[in-house]
Amino acid sequence: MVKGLDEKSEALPDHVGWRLWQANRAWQGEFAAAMRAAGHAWFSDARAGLIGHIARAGTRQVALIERMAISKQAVQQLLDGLEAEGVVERLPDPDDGRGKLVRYTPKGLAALRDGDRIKREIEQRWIGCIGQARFAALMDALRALDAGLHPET
Amino acid sequence: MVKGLDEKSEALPDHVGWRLWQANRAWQGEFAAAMRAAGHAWFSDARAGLIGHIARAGTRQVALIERMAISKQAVQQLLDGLEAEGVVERLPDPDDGRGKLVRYTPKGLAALRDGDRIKREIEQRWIGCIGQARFAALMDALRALDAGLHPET
DNA sequence: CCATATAGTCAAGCATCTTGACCATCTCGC
DNA sequence: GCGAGATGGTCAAGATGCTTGACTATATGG
Repeated sequence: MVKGLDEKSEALPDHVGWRLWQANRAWQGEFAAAMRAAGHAWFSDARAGLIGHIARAGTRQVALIERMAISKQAVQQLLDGLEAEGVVERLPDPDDGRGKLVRYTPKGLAALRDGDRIKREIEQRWIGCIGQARFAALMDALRALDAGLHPET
Repeated sequence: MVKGLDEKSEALPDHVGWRLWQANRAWQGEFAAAMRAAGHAWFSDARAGLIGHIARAGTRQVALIERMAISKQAVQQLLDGLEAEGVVERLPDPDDGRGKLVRYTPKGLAALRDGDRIKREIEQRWIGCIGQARFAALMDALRALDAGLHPET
């Protein structure tokens, strides 16, 4: 309360929600910037979330809808975009005439490899920032939180 | 690897970025739902971020722009919305003919009070979920991360 | 007093997500 | 079998939140 805050400022917010938002934003910003720098200009935050859930062997569209917490139409529009960019392709599901399988194209697989590398690089940078122990504690707490808030399965 | 994953699934993503995204989404979802349930129907995630940075005594618009990491036009549109809802008001800055001061209306202050209460409630729920120690470790790691990634000031 | 920087506004457009309506296919009870 | 309802996917329209570009008004410094 004594330091450099001018008379019009109060303390900046400092609660879990704010910190989580900050950290999430930092991650997404670094990741997307690195992906675009690596030549994947089509990359965006929203697409990143979806891509993380497509298995190498192909994933049914409805499975993606269940895992993301957004409407099926939103997933479809994201997939439309990724298909137009040539990152994924949609094939009929041999086991279900209604379903479609979403699968990476070679271009998508290349992006996936770069993504893995970038992910590790950012993690290393963060570990360098806050130390191995704190980073482990962070992951532990976040995993526990997820398990605690979504007790299904 | 043995359990219920069918042959088309691989492991779900489990890295900091994903976990952060999940936790952030959970927080925003719970907070916004509680705020709307408390009668603040105008509440949204984007507005929440902005509101957290408006001091009780009023804050200059340009200061908000600096603290949020978005364009000044985006801030302005958010403020337009909040002003139309009667949550904040804009007054000329007595010290600078160009500037404007953003200040809460009584309606905005009421929302702020409810927000504080809801914030504490969610925190308590989360602490109940993962334990006091893990929660403290989470906050510690997130603060350290912010300090490490934005070393200014 | 003019040049430049700063604070804010207006306008147009893009990306993401939503709801509602719809069609095709599968599954289950009879 | 077969019809009813559930499920997987698509089309269309619209809201929100953000962007860039162009502009006005005020402040500041040589």
